[in-house]
Amino acid sequence: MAEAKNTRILQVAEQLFAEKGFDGTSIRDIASGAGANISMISYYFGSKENLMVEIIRGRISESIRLLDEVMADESLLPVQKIEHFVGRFIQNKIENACFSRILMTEQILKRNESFVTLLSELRMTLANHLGSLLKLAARKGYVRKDVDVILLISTLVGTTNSLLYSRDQYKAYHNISGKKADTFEADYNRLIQQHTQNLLKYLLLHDS
Amino acid sequence: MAEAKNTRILQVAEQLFAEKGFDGTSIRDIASGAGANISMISYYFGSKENLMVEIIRGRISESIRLLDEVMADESLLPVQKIEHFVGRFIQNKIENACFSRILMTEQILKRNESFVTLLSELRMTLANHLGSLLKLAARKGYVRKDVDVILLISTLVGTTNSLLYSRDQYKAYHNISGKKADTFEADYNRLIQQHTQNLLKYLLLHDS
Amino acid sequence: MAEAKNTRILQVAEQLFAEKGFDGTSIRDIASGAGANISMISYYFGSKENLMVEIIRGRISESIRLLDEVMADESLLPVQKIEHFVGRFIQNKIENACFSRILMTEQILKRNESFVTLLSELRMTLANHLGSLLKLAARKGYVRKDVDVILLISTLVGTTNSLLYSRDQYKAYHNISGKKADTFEADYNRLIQQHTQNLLKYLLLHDS
Amino acid sequence: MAEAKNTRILQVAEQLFAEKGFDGTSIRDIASGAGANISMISYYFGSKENLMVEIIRGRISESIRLLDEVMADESLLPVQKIEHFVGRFIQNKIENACFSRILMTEQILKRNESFVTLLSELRMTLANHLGSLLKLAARKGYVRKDVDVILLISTLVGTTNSLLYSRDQYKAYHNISGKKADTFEADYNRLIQQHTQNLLKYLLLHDS
DNA sequence: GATGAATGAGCTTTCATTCAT
DNA sequence: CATGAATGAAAGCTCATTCAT
Repeated sequence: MAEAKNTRILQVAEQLFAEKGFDGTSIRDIASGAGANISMISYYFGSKENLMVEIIRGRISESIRLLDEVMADESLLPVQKIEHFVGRFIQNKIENACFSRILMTEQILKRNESFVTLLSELRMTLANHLGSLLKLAARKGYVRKDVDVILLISTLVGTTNSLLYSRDQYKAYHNISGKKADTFEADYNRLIQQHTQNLLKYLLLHDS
Repeated sequence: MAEAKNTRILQVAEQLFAEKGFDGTSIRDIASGAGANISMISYYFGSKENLMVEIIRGRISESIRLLDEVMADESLLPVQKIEHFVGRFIQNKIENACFSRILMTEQILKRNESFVTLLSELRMTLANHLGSLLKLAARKGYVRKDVDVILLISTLVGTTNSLLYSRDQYKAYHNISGKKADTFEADYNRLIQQHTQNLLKYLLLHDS
Repeated sequence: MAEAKNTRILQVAEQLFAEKGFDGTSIRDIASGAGANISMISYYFGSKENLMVEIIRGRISESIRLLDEVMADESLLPVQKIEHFVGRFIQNKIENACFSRILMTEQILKRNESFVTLLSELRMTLANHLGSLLKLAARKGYVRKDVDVILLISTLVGTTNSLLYSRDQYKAYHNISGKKADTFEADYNRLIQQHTQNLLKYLLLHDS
Repeated sequence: MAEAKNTRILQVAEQLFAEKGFDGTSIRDIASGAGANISMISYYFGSKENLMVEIIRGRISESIRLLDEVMADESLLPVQKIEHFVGRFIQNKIENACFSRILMTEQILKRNESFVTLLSELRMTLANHLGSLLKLAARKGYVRKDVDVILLISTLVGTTNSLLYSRDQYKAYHNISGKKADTFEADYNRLIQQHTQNLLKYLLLHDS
């Protein structure tokens, strides 16, 4: 029961932080949205800031666990594994769009040292895992030898983020309506996946 | 003199909004940073929100003017013009990194209708200009016929944004120190330009 | 305890609003006078305006209850009942002089819709109760048939209000000092009662 | 020209003070309404408070002049003169309803010593003039010997004030619409005059 | 003589947090 | 263990006034 309230607060807070930003969201908003008492947030999480840390910690460790899992999968060929690895990460971003928003703003504002630490932990895990996969694949000649991991990640993550917030513009620009509008969201998500995979292949093979 | 205070407030506010976010920045912070009285912000700009609108309006009309200028340049071949167009836009982003941060957070939070309107104005100008350039180039066979402008822009903008906030990680990952550190910032900016131009070429020619 | 603070704020606010007006009274004044924290007013009443609404609501429902009570009293003859009804209402005004001041200014300024609604509720109760008493008394020939209730009430209320603020002038004009000064306040209140009862009788019987 | 702005400010200020009260009216409101610069009020009148004093001073000296004029008229019989005196005073109140509102609130709030002094000057003039007229009429047996001037004035002034703010309730209570509504305002003002004259006669002759 | 710029004090309200129960 | 009451700090904004020009 307490566990439930606890979780509910985290969920509501994540959504509100994504929608209105950390400073734009009040503890009252969160408590009210979660059907909890105002003082419960301080009580459970210590402070508003720590609540944010908890949200970030949860999602990031989840992401890291996911990436670790993919790494452990031995059934794939090197390049397939890289594609799979990236695909799963992008998919995770798409499915947790709320958290992606939070991440984007928090990495800009660097409000809190814990945030920064957690964030660079994720970035480093990404870079190291992908780096080791690339090294392996490069050794076997499947990919270029001088792929820059940071450049690669930034391109894929940046493009995904940007596309996540261009949904409306895309819809407007391409005049999507009627039947196409019904399946648009799913189609668009597929487009993001396909586009990032294309970019990935290009960057692995052809970029100078 | 009055003009100066006015401008100083805009500058300080832009930087603080970039660093700490809109809600995280108080009018007192801005006034203090600009050496102005607290009430001057309301006096000059009506409200804190309107100050933000003014910042965004200024930078966006500046960007649009820049893009219009590039469009009017008749001395370049179609593909060169596209490269130039993108290059100048990216360069503008790099040089106004503060404003880029603001743009990123504001496009996520959609705090204010004016913000959203101004932003979509910029996005549309970008899409339309680039769209017409592409149509022209495609007709002459210089680029693929089915380049998706929104996808193209999102990739380039998203990648640039992401790289702008990966500077530190890049430096750390590649162990950049000593002599290389001295010229790092300029080198990194050049890297962003080169990388986005590579992506541009790829997307114009080879993407499926 | 909480109840007490709550009530204390209402009392202090009523007096200050009467003395200095709504806009002339700051939340700080009220809080300080009530020995409460500044933020308690918003905490308890939502806003300064709502605090005023609460004061007015309280006093007006109190007045209405009083008038209802008098109406329910079956022990009096028609004209006696009218005299009693008016007498109690005037007495209530005298005893709550602070609130009378507030009412006078608020009915002039019409600052807030809730104020106006509450006020016309009181006015209508007065008019309807007195109107039905008059109709009854007129049918039995005790009073004139064409007594105008609004005119009647305005005369009695207006005269009472005016007298309530002429106390000092009366004292000065009639050179009241010495022994007479000791009982002056009570004497003056009795004068108001007597004078309004005289006016009442005149208006019920002789006015054309 | 300057004279004109000066006067315009007084007019606008009088209306705004009547509508929204002294504290509820800002110098900006007045300046804007009068088409004047914000600093002109302090410049011309010294302060906002002094502007109010000037308004009150003007109207009150006007009233006193009017009463002096009526007193000087030798063509009327004693009781006629009293009726005329009261009639003109009430008429003046009706025609300057804005100022009446201001007077009512200011006599309650006693914001400023100058206000109070001016006000009691008017009250004393009224009381003295009317007192001497009454003494004269009483000596000749036209009116009761023991008419209380303060009581008399309070009744007439209070009733008039109260009626001035009961206009809407009167209209609603008596269902005044159609043709009657067109002339209502004038009719109502005539009603006030007639009613106060009735009260006057009663108080001069029959009150105990 | 008249005005736009500028100011500091003050306003109401909301905030995250604490604490007694 | 959980919570409603309470608080000081800080927020954005408006105020009447002053002063250099």
